Amino acid sequence: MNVHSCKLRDGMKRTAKRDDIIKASLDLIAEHGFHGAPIALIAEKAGVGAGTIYRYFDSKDVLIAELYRELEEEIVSTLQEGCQEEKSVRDRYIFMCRKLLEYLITHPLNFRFMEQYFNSPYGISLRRDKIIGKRDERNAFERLFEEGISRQVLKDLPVYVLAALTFSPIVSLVRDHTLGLINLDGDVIAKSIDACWDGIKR
Amino acid sequence: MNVHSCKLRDGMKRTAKRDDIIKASLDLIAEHGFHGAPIALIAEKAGVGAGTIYRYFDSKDVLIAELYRELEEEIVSTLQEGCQEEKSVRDRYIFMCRKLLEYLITHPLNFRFMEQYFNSPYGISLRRDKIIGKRDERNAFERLFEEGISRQVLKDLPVYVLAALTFSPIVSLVRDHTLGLINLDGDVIAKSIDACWDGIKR
DNA sequence: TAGAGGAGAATGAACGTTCACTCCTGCAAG
DNA sequence: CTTGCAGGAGTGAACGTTCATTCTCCTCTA
Repeated sequence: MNVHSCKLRDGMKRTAKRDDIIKASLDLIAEHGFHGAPIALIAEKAGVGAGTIYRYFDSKDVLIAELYRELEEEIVSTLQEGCQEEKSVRDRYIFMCRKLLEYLITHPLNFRFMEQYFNSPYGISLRRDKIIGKRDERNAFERLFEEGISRQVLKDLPVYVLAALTFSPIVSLVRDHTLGLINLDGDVIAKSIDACWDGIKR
Repeated sequence: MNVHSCKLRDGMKRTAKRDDIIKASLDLIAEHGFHGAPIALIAEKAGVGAGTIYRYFDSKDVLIAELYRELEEEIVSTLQEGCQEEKSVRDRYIFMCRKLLEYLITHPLNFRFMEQYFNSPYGISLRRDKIIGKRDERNAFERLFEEGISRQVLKDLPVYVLAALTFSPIVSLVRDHTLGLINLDGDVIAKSIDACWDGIKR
């Protein structure tokens, strides 16, 4: 397989057509999975020719990776805003969980895509990098966990256990909600988040 | 596409060759995903011709579904044995969680396959059937949850929330463990299960 | 008219599935 | 016992389809 560099300069990255392609990919992959999103369909949905996609992305893999990066950036910035550092660990935890849940529920396409991505070969190596620590940017949650442990309000468990106790149930509930299998109302959401807190608090 | 019935009678279902094919499929899918397990490779690994597989299974989908059914059966029967009904809800919960975790960790291939399966189109519809209730066989965990709610030792939450608070963290931890990203020792396992209990207990 | 941007047909690789064939076993006739 | 035969088991080359990627030609616009 030839490694060839993209012919586009950075300055032309942000075009309407490029965004159409990204959006079409998001829709199709979120709704039908990676298999249900062949290039031909993406091109049709984006209203461009199949070849055009390769003027903007070197390969389908690159397209998907870039889509992921954009979504991750959006989520991270959403999670970071509005968190008041002076509040207690518990209040901040509840606040951030609620915000995460709210974001995922109101952006079902983004959520479904991220799920596909994490459960694919792409996601595995990403996970590996994150946990092994090649990417050493501690995110807001990890910082909160570490603070909670040192203040002795959280159980003295590895951060990845606290993360598993928090994110996995949330993601699982949101998945079933967006698939229409269950219906998460405000009451259940609040109680579920409280339950997560009960799991990790000392 | 023609719908044709399988030509084999039930009596010949259990042959060594059939088991070779099932085993080869498990190994390849667990290790490399559905994409990394084309029929040609499965055949090679099983030591049979590609066509032979179709003497035992109508299609690759049927092969995968049957593999899933066998594994599910094994897990369910493993989980059910040895649970003492006279013990407290808490003790039974801890016991079953520990057993589940132990099974998943000692059968990484089975676990990896199940993960692939659940995160594929097959798994989605299965999930749908299970939650919507077409399959109304309450499993051991769900019965325990219902008992705990009615005895007021568990939070009064929908069973699917209690399930999410239990299985999702366990599965997440086992995944990272079998991928070699983390190392679950007995101490962390015990504490993690206790934390799950803290999350669901009233 | 030159040249970039775009379209979609062409290409080749990979896959699931089929099918014409061989091999093997058991058995009945001679 | 030998021979011939029937048919199930097994094979793998070949087929048709699908897909990502490339290529060629068209269409604007400057």
